[in-house]
Amino acid sequence: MKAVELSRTYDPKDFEDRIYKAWKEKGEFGPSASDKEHFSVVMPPPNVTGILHMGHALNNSLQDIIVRYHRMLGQPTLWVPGTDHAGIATQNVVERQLQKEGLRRQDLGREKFLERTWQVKEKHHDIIKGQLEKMGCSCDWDHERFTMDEGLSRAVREAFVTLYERGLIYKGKYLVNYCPKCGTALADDEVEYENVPGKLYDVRYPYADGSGYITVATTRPETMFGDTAVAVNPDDERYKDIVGKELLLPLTDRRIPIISDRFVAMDFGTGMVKITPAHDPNDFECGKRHGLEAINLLNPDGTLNENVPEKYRGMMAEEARKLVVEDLEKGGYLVKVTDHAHDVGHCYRCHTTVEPYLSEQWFVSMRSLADKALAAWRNGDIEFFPKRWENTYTHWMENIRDWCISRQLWWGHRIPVWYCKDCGKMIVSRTDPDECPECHGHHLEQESDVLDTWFSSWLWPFSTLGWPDKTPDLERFFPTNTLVSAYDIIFFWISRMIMASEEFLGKAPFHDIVITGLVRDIKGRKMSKSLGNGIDPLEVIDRYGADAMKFTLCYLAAQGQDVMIDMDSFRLGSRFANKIWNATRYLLMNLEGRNLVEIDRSRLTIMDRWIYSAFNRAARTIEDAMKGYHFNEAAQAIYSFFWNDFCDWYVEASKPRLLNGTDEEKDLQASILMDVLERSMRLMHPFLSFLTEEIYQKLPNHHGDVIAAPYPVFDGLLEDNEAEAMASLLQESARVVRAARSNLQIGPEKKLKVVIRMEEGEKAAFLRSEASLLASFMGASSVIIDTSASEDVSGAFPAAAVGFEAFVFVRDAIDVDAEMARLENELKKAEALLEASEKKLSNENFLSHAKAEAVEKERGKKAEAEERIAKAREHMALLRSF
RNA sequence: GGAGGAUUAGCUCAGCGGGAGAGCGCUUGCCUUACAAGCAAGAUGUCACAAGUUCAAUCCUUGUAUCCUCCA
Repeated sequence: MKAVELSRTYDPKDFEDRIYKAWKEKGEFGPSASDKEHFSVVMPPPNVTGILHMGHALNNSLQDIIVRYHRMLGQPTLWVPGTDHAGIATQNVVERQLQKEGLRRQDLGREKFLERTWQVKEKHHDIIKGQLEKMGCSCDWDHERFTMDEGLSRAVREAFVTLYERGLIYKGKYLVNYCPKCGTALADDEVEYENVPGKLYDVRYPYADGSGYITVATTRPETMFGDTAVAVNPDDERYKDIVGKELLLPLTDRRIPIISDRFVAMDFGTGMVKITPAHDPNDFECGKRHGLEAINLLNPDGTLNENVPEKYRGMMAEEARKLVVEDLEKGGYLVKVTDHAHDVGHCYRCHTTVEPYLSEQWFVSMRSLADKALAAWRNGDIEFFPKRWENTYTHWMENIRDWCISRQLWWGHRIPVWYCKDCGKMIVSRTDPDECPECHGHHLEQESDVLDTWFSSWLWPFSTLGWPDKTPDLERFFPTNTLVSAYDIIFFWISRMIMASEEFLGKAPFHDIVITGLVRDIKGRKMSKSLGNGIDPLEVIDRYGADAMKFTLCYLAAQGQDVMIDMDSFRLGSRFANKIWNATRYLLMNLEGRNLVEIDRSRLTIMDRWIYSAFNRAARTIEDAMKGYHFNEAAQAIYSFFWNDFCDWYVEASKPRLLNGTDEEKDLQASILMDVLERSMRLMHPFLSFLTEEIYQKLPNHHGDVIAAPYPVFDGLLEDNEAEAMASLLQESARVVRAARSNLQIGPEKKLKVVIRMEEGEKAAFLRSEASLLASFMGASSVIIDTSASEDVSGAFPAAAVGFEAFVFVRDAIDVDAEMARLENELKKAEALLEASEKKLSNENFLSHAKAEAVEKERGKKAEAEERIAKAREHMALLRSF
């Protein structure tokens, strides 16, 4: 066999793109035809506006790992990719572009504007797809979907009309959150509250009968023109007698009543609040209870309308506030102004202050949907990882509020409702009607509002599979298995998908919900454009490779914890990839002249058996870790197996046999190395996909592509406790001698004689059989296993370990003081352990209550500590005689 | 005002009731014919604080402190 040459350095650019293309061309990402149980995942669709950031990289890396893992387990696996039209966000992007050209969307008109938005969508879509490919995501591009493509639009209509038919959608005049800048209503969740400094104004409202005045406190005096009452708490003794009296609203000629309502907090301000139903959610509810009029003061653009005195009309709220305060002061109504920080809602897209705004909107009645979603959780149909998110989920579901789904935007799914201009009939329809069913008129006009973006994304797990049609995909891959998402969209998206799926298909859309942390910078700040602290995944890939990025993120992603990283963090994965590359390079170049042979287990040495056992242990750890989505544990198992076990010990141990053995020995050794390497590539593939594929193709013993190869699972036959115990003895003895050499500053060029004194037995026999290997690990000229204490060790340097003692024959260059200090430290540690053990063992309660194994283990520890103490003392005495 | 998370080595973090761990950084020695992005050896901790449960607590319970999220 010829040696296989690998380039001198690991350079992922050499092969990542090529391999991705090959996988794609071979159709490796599509589901196999196997009749095993399916495994499916839908990708949380990124907003088609943006480019992918580190959070996406984390999220998709984890999904890719899960998907590749299950694919290799032989399940027909489907990972559905796609993008979200992101209503407000995308419309904002296009409007900002227009703004630069001095245009507004109204200047273009709806149709032209949408045309332009589609172009932006196409451009960003290509970028996003390119990024996912660069990352190596093994999603099935043949199944790619977009929330506004034809099939999904049909699903949206089906969902809307079905809910309407079930009486769960209604239209009405309500107070909604309104962003004046975006010019649209927002759902409750789309408002972000921020504590900002403000003022609290105490204002006098005189009694209408001239008998004095009362004082109310408000943060928004400009809304007083919408006041239709002042309220006090019915239990408030102070104001018992004034309820029912009338007040004169300052700066106007209106009279308003004093009412009593439980929602008024007695201890806030004066205990009296003005009621402005059209501009405060609490007041709105209160107004409804008391039949008060709601006076809307705002135009859609946020300016004050004709319901305020003329001088304030056309002003924005903040502008008007100043003037109103001035006027109140002039009129003698202003009592005092105090600083008062309070929470103000902001639009989650453009950060403009959100106004409560009275308008006609469409709503979904959520109670019954939420109850089904809660039942799904109670029945165990969904499970969160980590579990604690279930509290968040149930809390939200239990306190659900109706969902405002209409948006005054152009980019999105237009609400499938038409109005007949002739007779006023409202038509809700799955298909575009051309005639009024009532008057048969043809003057129909479609509702101009579009639906909230989440109204399409909440259908994602089944609309992408063909729903409302009963497609084979839907049949085969729904419900999906695992959803991976960050915690910031549990409410927006995850909860609603569960509700939609339960409502329309009667099943939960997925079983496992994996909630990842957020990616933060090294200072713990959220990565954001405005802070400029983001790390571009493409830059990471450019510098370190896609595998290094994926492995690093996986290694750092402890379940549900935020991940803090900077550019340098990715060196972790990069170094590991480099290590794998170089180990492979070494092994492949030693194939020259070798023949791979059948590996006969009876011919394996203990070290051979050990590496198989260690491999097997890693496989089991990964299996357990993947079951519970402990990605970091899986990554760590891989890392320590390949680097610490395989490279540091096994490959080193194989060198003598591989380089100096007989041809037969060399062939067997090379075969074992190739076998373990081949298995390792399969084991590591989900975590380091490109690298393992590139290497796999070069292995003489590979079969097909690693992406489609079977995943190594725990194999009882490979488990070998005896070999593990023996190997750790060998490692320990090598370590002890190396440490002694290092402490004594003996350079590696000096080959010294070593005597290991221990009891006769299997262990001694093993070490004796591996004496030459031990010698190479220890840098010894010879290693003698002395079980009869017959070797003369006078003048040799002693090094202690549990179960044996090593004597290193060295006379020169010994730093006695330093070694003495080390021994004293060792003595102290051992004495502390002994003390702890003795304390436990002299405790009657421990002996009677603890498990028998625990007591036995403790006795072992005590004996061990005693041995260490004795050795340390002995060696200190020896050292003194040097 | 509720809910949740965090507090472990200089830094970033694992650790899920029985002798404190990893990576990076640091110290020392090595270009040992795969890797100096490497090898070997090493130092470093009142596991935030206080009570409690337990034979046994970094781990469970309850408080306290600091920091961070989310919800109202």
